[in-house]
Amino acid sequence: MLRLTQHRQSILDLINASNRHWDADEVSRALSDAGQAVGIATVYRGLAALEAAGLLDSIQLADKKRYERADKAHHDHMICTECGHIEEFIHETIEALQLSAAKERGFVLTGHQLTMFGRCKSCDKQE
Amino acid sequence: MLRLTQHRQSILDLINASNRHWDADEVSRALSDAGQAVGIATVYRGLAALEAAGLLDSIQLADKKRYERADKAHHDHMICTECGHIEEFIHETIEALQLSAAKERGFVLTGHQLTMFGRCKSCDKQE
DNA sequence: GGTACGAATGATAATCATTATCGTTATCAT
DNA sequence: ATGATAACGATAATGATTATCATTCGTACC
Ligand SMILES: [Mn+2]
Ligand SMILES: [Mn+2]
Ligand SMILES: [Zn+2]
Ligand SMILES: [Zn+2]
Repeated sequence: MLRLTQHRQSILDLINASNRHWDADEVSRALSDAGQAVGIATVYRGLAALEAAGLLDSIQLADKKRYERADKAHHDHMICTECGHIEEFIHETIEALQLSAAKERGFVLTGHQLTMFGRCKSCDKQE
Repeated sequence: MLRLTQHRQSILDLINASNRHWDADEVSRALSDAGQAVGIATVYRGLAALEAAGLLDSIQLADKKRYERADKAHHDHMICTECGHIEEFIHETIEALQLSAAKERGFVLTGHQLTMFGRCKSCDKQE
């Protein structure tokens, strides 16, 4: 179903080559800088299509959605409210407890997002 | 610092009298229906001020922010993607594990949000 | 009671991320 | 090559939230 066009391949390659969490505008700018400008609407559509195909993951932040590689194990995020640093963490026990909490309530889980906010190690030192 | 004006008191009373998670527009409409119309900008400002004062809690969803009473114990949410039902749950172990996961990384936590998505018991039966 | 000043209000414009539209173009199967 | 279908790009539209700014309110002080 998914047509992996040149544009979509560029988007995917860009994100797969990094460990960042990209928003649509950052992707658009990076592609422009690389001489592969793509219309912003196409970036939005491409990101959504790639995620639907399981080739990208995303996290929904308060103001915008950010995309990242999907070839890593599932993880959650810790975000520094000072510098914006996003740290990833995997916690199997928390994952398992979520599943059982859902099951107890007759909820069939399709996804979840755990985001923690605070000050990262280096920002906390400075103040 | 916070002036608990008539308008803000109305907003607070409305939310405190319920167990729902309200968005700004719903608050505005409910106040209008009750004959206490308040400008939508005032609703937004009131909600933000009440939350800053600790009198309301909120959850950030993909498209909008929803406010709820703050006089309940901290809890997280399970949201049915079929019917929109929001179920609350408290899980002390998950809370504790989050704290230690943060500490391990030198992160000083200021908040977190755990949202699970899926189908609730009744929606799951039907299909 | 009258004054003064900062905060709150309301109407509305502005912002910003995202989606919709629509004419054009690329892709793929036959 | 042809035709059907999906993708693209420019741009308008949407929707939640915030900014502006003139007016009004609340309160501390005389
Ligand atoms: Mn990540
Ligand atoms: Mn709640
Ligand atoms: Zn930091
Ligand atoms: Zn449901």
